[in-house]
Amino acid sequence: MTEKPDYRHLFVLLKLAEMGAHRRTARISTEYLAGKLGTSQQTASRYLIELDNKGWIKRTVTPEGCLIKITEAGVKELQKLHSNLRFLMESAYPPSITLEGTVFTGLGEGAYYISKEKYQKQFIEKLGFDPYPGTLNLRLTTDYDVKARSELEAYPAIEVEGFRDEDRTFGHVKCYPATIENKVKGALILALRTHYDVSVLEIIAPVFLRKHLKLRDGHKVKVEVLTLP
Amino acid sequence: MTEKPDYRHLFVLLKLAEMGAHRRTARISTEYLAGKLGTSQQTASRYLIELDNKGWIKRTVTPEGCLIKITEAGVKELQKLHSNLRFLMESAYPPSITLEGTVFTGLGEGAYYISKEKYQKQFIEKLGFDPYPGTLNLRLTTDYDVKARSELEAYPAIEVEGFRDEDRTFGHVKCYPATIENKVKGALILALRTHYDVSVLEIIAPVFLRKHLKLRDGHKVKVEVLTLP
DNA sequence: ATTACTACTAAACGAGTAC
DNA sequence: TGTACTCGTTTAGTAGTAA
Repeated sequence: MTEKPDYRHLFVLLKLAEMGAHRRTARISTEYLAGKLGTSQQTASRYLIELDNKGWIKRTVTPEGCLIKITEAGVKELQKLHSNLRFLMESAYPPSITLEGTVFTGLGEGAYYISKEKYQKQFIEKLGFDPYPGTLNLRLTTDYDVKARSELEAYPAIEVEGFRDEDRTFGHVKCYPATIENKVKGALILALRTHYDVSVLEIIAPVFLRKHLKLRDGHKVKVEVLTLP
Repeated sequence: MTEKPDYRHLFVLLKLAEMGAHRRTARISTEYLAGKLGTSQQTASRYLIELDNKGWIKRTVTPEGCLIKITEAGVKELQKLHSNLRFLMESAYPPSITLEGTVFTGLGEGAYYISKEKYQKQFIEKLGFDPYPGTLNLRLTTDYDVKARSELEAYPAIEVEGFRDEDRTFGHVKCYPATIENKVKGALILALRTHYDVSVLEIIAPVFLRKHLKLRDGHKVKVEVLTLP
């Protein structure tokens, strides 16, 4: 995730591909490459040596120039960049939205709702985990977070259907897979109880978050909400 | 063509897009961005300032972090990179092959063939220019060039059909659009007369190349042959 | 908490040149 | 012609720190 790709080398690789070196062995002089890169001949030469050492190209030096072929590993790097870009450019939504809120104690109704068998079954099936019976409540304190939360409502969600038992009806719930504090995978649930205002977030997870993350009222918590494709 | 895109900034832009900043205003602290980039907080801060000055992002500094939105110009840069990569990765052929050969004087038959009306009409229609009546002959001197020429034969070409007149038949010709010496747009023609060997190239162009490029026998000439999608 | 300045260090670059 | 070395210069990156 937080690896450090050498974008300088990746860029050179792209230029070599523009010269066809990803499909065939191409003859490319360091001077010519330098022109394409906007650098000196010496720098271009160095790049080729570095790419060779890295295993991204195969390089044969001849008196007429270098014979360059991008290796499978090199092509894979370009493909990685390509699929990354395609994913970003072709989706209408951001890949994720990070929200921050302050822990507070709710009315304790979370456990009651979450435990309802009809909900629970759907959580397991659609979210892939059996939620701890209770929700973590977060209060959004900045305009940014409130605005971001409201944007979220327009995004595609995992839909958990409502139902009716002897006494009353239980509403439809929208879920968004989320990572809490960059550590625990859980979900943000929206509209479970509509009387909660727009500055409140409810989080469920397979574990008891307060204990697991050693949270107390007033602590700030980061939630990375994943949007769906 | 030989512009110098700042790949450092482009890479930062990509990372910002991964955080959704191409679709919405995202809150990103310089510290967080630094982590994603593998740099220091100070460098991340400088990048954001530079991208802002460049007009690729809109940046609002708040006590909770920077609010970042990639501008239209910034998104356009990412799209440019994306379509460039898509073109390269999705095509089975290299975009072009550059060959180098030495000028020599042929048998002068080029003019005769080129001038045949049935060929000429097709050249105009399929290549988009009326060829000067004559071919420039180049002799390939390196293994690389001979091998590259033979690869070319397997690539898709513009097909010029043969025909028959009172006396004899005129064969099928394969043409590849080409740029001669990075200056003149013309075409490489293959198999016009099959008795020519694999180390010979025949070039046609709307102008008299020998005069236009001040060529004499023995001069080296670069031909960038374009492959077709 | 943040951002971002200044002053310094490290790395990249390119001129000259050997081969 | 080519590539690629050394080495002085330039530029990018970071630590410390103010706001």
